[in-house]
Amino acid sequence: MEVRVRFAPSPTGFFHIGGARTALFNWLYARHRGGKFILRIEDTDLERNIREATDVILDGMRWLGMDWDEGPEVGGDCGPYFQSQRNAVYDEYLEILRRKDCVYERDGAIFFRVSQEPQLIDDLIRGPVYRREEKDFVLYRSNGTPVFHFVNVVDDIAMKISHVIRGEDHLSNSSKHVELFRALGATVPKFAHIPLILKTNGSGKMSKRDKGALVEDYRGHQFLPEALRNYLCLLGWSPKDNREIMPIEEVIRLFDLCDVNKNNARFDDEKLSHMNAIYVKNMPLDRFLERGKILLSGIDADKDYLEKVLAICQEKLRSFEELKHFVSYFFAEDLEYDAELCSTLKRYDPVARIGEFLGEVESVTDFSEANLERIIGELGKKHGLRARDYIHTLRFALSGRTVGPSFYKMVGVMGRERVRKRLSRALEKGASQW
RNA sequence: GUCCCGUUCGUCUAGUCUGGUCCAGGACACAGGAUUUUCAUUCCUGCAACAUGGGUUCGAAUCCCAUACGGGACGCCA
Repeated sequence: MEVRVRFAPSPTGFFHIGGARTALFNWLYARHRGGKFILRIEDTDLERNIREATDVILDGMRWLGMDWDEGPEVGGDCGPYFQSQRNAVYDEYLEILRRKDCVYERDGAIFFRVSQEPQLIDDLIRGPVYRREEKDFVLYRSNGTPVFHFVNVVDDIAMKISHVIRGEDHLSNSSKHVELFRALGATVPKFAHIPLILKTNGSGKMSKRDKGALVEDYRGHQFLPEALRNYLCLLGWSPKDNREIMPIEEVIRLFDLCDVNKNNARFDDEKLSHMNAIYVKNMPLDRFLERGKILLSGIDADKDYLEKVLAICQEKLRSFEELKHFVSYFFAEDLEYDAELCSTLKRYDPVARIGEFLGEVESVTDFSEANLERIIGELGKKHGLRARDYIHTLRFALSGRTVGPSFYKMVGVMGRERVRKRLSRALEKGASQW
């Protein structure tokens, strides 16, 4: 049997992280099984501008690297893929129910007659689940438009969906759907109800209002899409061998629905940030530079210098959102020295340290990492101090910061002239405080 | 309220199907420590869990039941 799965979002104007995870599990399963991943826009009963709202989702999908085989923009044999354009299909299926006398009209709406028999929901994650639908429910509103339960099932039939992979919040709805599949004489697909994503703090599932609930926010905060995707893979699924950072190809190879957890997972943004940091650190240099340069495009600097700065910062950077601040002092000569930090550095006797190093800078031309290390080492030996006594002070004088990339790399990249100027000015500026 | 699903460290999880190798493993976070190169990196160490009560069994995190707790669904929303 050909595997055909679908992600069927409603274009609400945002892309919820839970929806993204549902899409991801569908996509992973399709890719794992060599099946088809279909994107269907459930835009019934929506007045807003569908175009823009759909774009938010399509952009988010592309950003996370999830491609679809059928759907908006790519087409397919089962189109159209917008429910708002499929009324003819729904009417056709409604006719089937009419002929079988499964529906009736009341208050202008069309209701479906439930059997009130327990329905089997054959769930690949939870096992067999039985649930009985007690009340007839609406298929068409009195204004003539079809509702979710009906169009969802009809489209799954028409699009030959083999596996319905969706959030557990739909498990209870499934008894309605199974009744409809049966009444329409269709094969009931396999179900896989995946656990919900709970909010980081507090109770309940994550909702659009919660911080970190929207895919576009992660994009805005400069997260790497492959990091978010990797984290999402691990929310409810794991390779079971303690691996966490995994190339997506490997996840595709291993992913299967029977390995998906049953219990809900709480979203942990600290773990996500940690994974993002690892992805940033492990990025190939050319990609790191490319992305870094885009983020620093407002800075007027020599290209070669900019690239060198970026290159030495990669190992310490945790997220691209911090990048601009992390490197700003490399490109600004007017450093501000925080008074409080100045006073905590007093113990190193900054004026003396800076003076000693400046003396060396005047006479040295080799600014290689190794030579700088040698110089600091010798200064230390000569004055009975340790390298750190110099490094703390000098970093502060050169950058106005207490943290940054490797000290020797930083000095090397700044170069002799810049270092000399900055140290001289640091002596003037800090003189009163030191 | 009714129905459905779930319950291993604070969090994500491995182990549960096929009971013994689990006084429960990994990761994040947290706390200590290390590096004659500093820091937000890296490395090491530590802290920390089988919801509770019954049962089955020589033996249960693993099987069964009950309770508690958590989540979800009960819309002419999707």
